[in-house]
Amino acid sequence: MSSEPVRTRSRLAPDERISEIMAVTRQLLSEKGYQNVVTAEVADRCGISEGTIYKYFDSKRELLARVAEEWFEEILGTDESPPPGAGIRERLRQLVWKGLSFIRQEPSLSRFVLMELRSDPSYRTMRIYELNRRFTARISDLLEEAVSTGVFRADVSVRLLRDMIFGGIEHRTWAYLRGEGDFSVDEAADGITNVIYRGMLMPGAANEDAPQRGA
Amino acid sequence: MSSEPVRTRSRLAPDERISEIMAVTRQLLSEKGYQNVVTAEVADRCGISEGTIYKYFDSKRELLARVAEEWFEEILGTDESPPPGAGIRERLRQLVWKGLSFIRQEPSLSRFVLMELRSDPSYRTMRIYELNRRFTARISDLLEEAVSTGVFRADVSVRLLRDMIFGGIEHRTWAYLRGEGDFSVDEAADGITNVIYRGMLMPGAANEDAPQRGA
Amino acid sequence: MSSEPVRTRSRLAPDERISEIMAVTRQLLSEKGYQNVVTAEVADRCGISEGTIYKYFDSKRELLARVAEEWFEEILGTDESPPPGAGIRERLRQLVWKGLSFIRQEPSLSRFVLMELRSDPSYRTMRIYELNRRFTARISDLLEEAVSTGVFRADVSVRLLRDMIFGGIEHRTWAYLRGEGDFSVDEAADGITNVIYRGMLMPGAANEDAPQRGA
Amino acid sequence: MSSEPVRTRSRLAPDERISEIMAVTRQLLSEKGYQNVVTAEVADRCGISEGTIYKYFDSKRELLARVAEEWFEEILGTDESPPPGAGIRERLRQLVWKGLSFIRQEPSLSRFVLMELRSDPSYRTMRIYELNRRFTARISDLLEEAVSTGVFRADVSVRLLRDMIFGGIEHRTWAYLRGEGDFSVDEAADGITNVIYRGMLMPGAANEDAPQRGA
DNA sequence: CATGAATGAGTCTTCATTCAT
DNA sequence: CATGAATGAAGACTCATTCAT
Repeated sequence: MSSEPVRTRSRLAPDERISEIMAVTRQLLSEKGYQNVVTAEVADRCGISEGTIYKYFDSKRELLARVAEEWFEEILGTDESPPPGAGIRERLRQLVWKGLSFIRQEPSLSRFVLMELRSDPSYRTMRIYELNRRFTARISDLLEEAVSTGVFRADVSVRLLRDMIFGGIEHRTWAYLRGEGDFSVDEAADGITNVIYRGMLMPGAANEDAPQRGA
Repeated sequence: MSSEPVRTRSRLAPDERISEIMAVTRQLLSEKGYQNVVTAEVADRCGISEGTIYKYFDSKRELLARVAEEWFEEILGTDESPPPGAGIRERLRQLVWKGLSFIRQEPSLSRFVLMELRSDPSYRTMRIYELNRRFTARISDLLEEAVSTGVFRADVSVRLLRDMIFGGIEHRTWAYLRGEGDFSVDEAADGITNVIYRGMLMPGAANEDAPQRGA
Repeated sequence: MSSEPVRTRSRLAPDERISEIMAVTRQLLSEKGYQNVVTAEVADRCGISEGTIYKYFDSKRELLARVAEEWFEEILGTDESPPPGAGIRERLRQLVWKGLSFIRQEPSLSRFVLMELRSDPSYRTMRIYELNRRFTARISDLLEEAVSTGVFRADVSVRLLRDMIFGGIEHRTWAYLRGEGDFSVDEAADGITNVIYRGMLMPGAANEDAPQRGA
Repeated sequence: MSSEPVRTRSRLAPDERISEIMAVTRQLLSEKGYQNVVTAEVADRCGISEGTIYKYFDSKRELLARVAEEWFEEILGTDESPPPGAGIRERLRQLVWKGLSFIRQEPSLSRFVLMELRSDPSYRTMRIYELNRRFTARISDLLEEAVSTGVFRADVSVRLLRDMIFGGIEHRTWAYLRGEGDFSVDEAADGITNVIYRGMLMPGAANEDAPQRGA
């Protein structure tokens, strides 16, 4: 009809296109959650056709899974090693803090992994499973170490502690994202750490000083 | 054709019909999760037509929301009052136990409320919001009482404690439902109660005896 | 825009609707072959939406399979019993004649069964398999009877004879439908019967009179 | 970026490239059948881009048609002349044997020609039409010769005989490829030849000795 | 000139919702 | 009133073909 800007078929290197698709998908996932991510919209926002997505990804599910993997890799990519010489309390706090800050950044993604991918029959063969396992394993390992060295009591299972930590992190984050209450990552990390640490500390064990940051 | 009295299709009173639809929906929700509840199947299992559902409910979402409300009402309907003379620890344990056992009974419903309804823009105007608030308020009230009476410290927000409790409950339940690990409501209730109670107990406050049930 | 005939949502009893869909599909299958039958066109020709098709059929494949079954049932529905006292030749001719006339009526359907369904992994569990088997079994049975009673030689396998008969029938029909050459069902039936009968007749066995119809 | 000589991607002469594409397509056609030949995979296996295929072929259909032509040419390329002095029976047997062995080698190709190309509106103007005609003509010619020299009766049309021969060949081959029953080219060739020859032999004509090979 | 990224018109399938009977 | 046949707007995924580089 008119002299529209010729709709120039954009042409990108595969890597860039893949990055773009994943970035857009990640954004969409954040906005709407897994079930509501629609391939047509991903294509739209990228300014490409749906077919192009399927050039690079076998299925919607695969696309979403790769987005999740990438996210996990970002998390895990940072400082794998704990601060040397730090005590249980400080190391626990660091892990909680990390979890909080990442989940806060990408709550929908975390929900996708937690609720959708985990239910997938083939979840255990997915790369994301291993990545996720590695992340949660850090906390489990720490808790087990605390128990086996006599710092923590043994009357509550590590499994349950981990659930309280991750559950607490998620609930806190989601509530915040729904606009309920204020939210300071530092404060929440301190709170969770305090409750777990004090609640599990073996009577008589040397209590590490609580930094009481942000209080 | 003729005046057959075959029409066994019971002509239920509206209230009974509504109850039946909701009961079936609840069952379906338990089996398959929100996204997979299909109106056609609800009608089928009720032995009625799809149209009839829409006589009583404006939309699928409304139906589901009312089912959730009903569920909450059941939870709240029971023993509103705490056991007389019980201490903080015991009352906390009871609430946690209750939360665990209900979520375990209706995990899909709880997930629906937690994940779907809460994101609804009009959530705050829904009856379910008020009901949910009332349930969580019981724990909040208890925690606040503990703080204000000097039993609990004041260095961790009640909000965060509540998140750890509910988050812990949920994670534990979901993990169990995915087939990960064993699950005893008693044990989990004890564990969560212990961690919160011991972790928050004001130094010097009288420690209630831990029943250590199921240990 | 104009006073179009209100596009009245047509409403049919399920049986009629199913019949209509199957009739249209059968027609389409005749015109274009299986791979080119498109659900949208079926719906179009019925004046309904695609969704309606899926109310009655689980999938395109099932629709096609049922169409094929119906066709086979028509074939098999007629005179199951051979003419009493007829000889091999006459009975053979009748079967060949029947095959020719039906395949001629529905060549695409026959092709669908022969080429598509048969390759289906679950073909052997399909009703159509049993129906098809029953039809071909009639010819096999007849041929075996001829061999075992000493009317036919035993130096050519029944399997191969059957292939020549059905193959001949099909080729003759398809060629005709492509407009190649003239085609008389009687003549073709006589021809095929003659070749098989004379070619297989045991030297010395009593030759039945050839009716030489259509010669 | 730089002057890397890596470009191993052989720069083939157009003829060689065309040959390669056709060879790969033929292979794919054999494996999957016409409808399932995908241009992307052809390109892939050739190690070239999809675009290149369209440099040499106007469309997928044209590519497939040329592949079929090539195949026919191979068949026809061999020993056009019948063995000198051979009788009708032996010459018939040779042609049948040849048809069987070629169809068995390339059943998908034969099906493609038989079922897809033949239905094409422009089939009669295609080169493949002429080639196919030439192949079938050899059998027709032989049969006509048999009839006109009084070796064969005249009461069954040559057209129908040819259909029985080719139909029998195809059915036998397909059944075998579906895994039904054993299959010996020699035996099948003998069987078909026997039936046709004995079935058509003029009473009183000199019967050629049946070699009874493979019996 | 070959490339290969991109297209877009399909193709089957699903399901909440409507409305004529 | 209740019914249930029908809808239609999506949705995921496919693939022969094109064209800017």
